[in-house]
Amino acid sequence: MKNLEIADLFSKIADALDLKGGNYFKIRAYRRAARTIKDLSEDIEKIYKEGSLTNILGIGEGIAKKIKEYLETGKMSKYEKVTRDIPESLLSLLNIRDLGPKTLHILHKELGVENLDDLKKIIEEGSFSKLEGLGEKKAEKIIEGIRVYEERMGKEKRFLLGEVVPTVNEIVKKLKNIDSVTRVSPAGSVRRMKETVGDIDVLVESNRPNEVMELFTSFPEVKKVLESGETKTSVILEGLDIQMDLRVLPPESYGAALMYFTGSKDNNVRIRGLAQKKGLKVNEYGVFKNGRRIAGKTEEEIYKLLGMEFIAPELREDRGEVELALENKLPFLVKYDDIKGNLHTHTIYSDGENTIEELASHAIKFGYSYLGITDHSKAASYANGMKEDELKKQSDEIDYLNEKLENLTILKGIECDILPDGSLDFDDKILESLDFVIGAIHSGFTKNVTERMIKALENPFLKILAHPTGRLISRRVGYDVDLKSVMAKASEEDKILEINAYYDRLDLNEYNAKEANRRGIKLCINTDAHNLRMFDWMYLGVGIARRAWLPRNAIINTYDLKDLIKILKGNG
DNA sequence: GCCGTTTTCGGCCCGACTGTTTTCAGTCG
Repeated sequence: MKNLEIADLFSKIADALDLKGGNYFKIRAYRRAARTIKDLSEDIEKIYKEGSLTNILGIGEGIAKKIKEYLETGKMSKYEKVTRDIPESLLSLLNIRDLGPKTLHILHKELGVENLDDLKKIIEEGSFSKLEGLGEKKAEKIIEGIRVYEERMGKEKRFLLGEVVPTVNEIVKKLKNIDSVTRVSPAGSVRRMKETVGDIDVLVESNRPNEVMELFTSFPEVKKVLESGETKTSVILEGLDIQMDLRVLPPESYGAALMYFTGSKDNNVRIRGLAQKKGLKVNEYGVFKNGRRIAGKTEEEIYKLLGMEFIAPELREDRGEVELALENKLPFLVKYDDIKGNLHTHTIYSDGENTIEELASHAIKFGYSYLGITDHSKAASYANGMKEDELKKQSDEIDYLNEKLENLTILKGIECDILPDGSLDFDDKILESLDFVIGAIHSGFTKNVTERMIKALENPFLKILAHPTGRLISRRVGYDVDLKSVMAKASEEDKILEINAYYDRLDLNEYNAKEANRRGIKLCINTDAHNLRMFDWMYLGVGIARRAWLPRNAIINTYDLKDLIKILKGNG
C-alpha cells in the first residue's frame, strides 16, 4: 500500500506552498487530499487501476494525475518542483507551536534559516527579535515551542483515547460542580471517539465565563496556562502533558459551539459551506440569517434547520456523511447501550484477577444478560493457560453459578491458542463441549500467520477470531498478516471477527471493521477483561464500531441470548 | 486544486487570542 507515502507527499506539497505563500485554497485542497488518502481503507493503487480516483471526495483531475504519476514512475514532479528550494529540515519546523508558515518564510528568506540549529541560533543572537513584526514575546513562545518539539522528536504527539478519557471525565465532573455552569461536554476528537487524540476540547455552558476560566486555570490538574481569554483558554495538563482547550459559551450558543468544537474540521467546512448556499451563516455562536440568530441552543435544532438528519459525532469526518444526512440516509448505528454481554473475559483460572462469580456480578451491574468466560488454553503457559482438567472444573463451576443466577447467563468459552501449524490447542471433542470458541494467535507473530488463521477458521468449532491484527497501538504494528485473505475465509466460513476494545488494541480498527461489514462478516465487541475495571473499555469498542458506520445487527453481542447461541452454534 | 439541483468560473468557514501594532497579521483550531 502506497497510501501513506502519497498522503505524505501531498502534505509536504501543502507545507511547501504554505511556506512560499501559495494560494490558500490550493493548499487546503492538498491538505484535504492528504488526510483523505491517509484515511482510506482501500489500497489507492487498486482504486487507481479501477479508474475511480476522482470518485473520492476531494480528489479531482489534478491530484489524480499526480497520484497516477507517482504510482507509475515512483516520482511526483510537482513535489520535486515545489520542494526544490526548500530543505525538508525547514518544512518540519512548521510543527513547532506558534511558528507558522509566514514567520518561517521570513526567517528563511531574511536570515537563511534552514534547520532547527539555525533557528535556535538566530533567536539566541537576537536577530530574530530585530525583524519587523517580531519581538521578545514571540521569541519566548517559539523557544517554548522548540522545547516541546524536541521532546517529541519533531513528531506530532498522539494520545490513546482510553488514556485521556479518565482525565477528561474527572475535569468534566469538576466543571459541572461550578455554580454558574449549566452544561458541560467533551468535544473534539474525544467526542468523535478517535482512537488517538492530539488534544482535549471541553465545552462549558455558562453566563459567567470569567469566573469559569479563573476557577479552571486554578485546578490542580492544570500545569501551565498557554492563553486565556473570555471564551477560550488553553492549558497543558499535569501528568499526560496534553493540551486542553476549554471554551465557555452562553446557552443560546451552546449547540452551535458544541457542533463546531466537535469538528472534524473538514466536516465543519462542509456544513458551513452548505449553510452559506442557503443564505445562512454558521459559526460557533449559532445559525444566522441576515445577522439574526435563528438557531444555536442545541445541535439537533441546527441540523434540522439546515434540512438534514442529526449526524452522530463519530461520523463527522467528511466521508460522505453530510451528503447522506441531507438525503436522510445515514446508517442506523449501533448504540452504546445495545451491548448485552461481554464475550471475552479472563478469570483466575488463567491470567485474570477475579473469580467467575465476581465477573458475573460485575456484568449484572452493567446490565448485561450474558457473559462469556474465555480463559487461555494450555499452550499459553505465560498466561497460566488451563489444562483439560481445569477446564472441566471451570465448567462445573459455571453450571453451579448458572443455577444460582437469575438475570445473567454465563457462557462456557475459551480463548484457544492457534498453534504454529494452524491447529487449535485442544481436541475437537473438548471444544465441542463448550458454548463457543475464540481462536487467537499469541506467539509466532511473523510465522505464516495468514495460513494459520485460515486453517484455524476451517475448524468448525472456532467461532470468533480474537484481535485479528494483533496490533498494540502504542507498541507494535501487529502480525504479519494478509487481512483480506483472512476476511475472505471468515466470510466463506461464516465466522465472527472480534473488535477487541482494550484501549491499546482497538483491533479491528475502524477501517478494517468497515471492510469486514462490507463483506457481510459479523463482528463481536469484547473487552478482553482481565479484571473488573477492564469492563469499562466496552464503550471504546462501540466507538470504533460507530466510526465504522456499523449497524446494530452487525454486532453479535447486541443480540438476545437465544439468537446469540444460534450464531455461536452455527445455526444462525 | 476542487466543485456544481441557480454556476464549468468563481467561489472556497469563521472566529479567538496574542503580539506588535494604532488597525492588523499570524497562528491556531
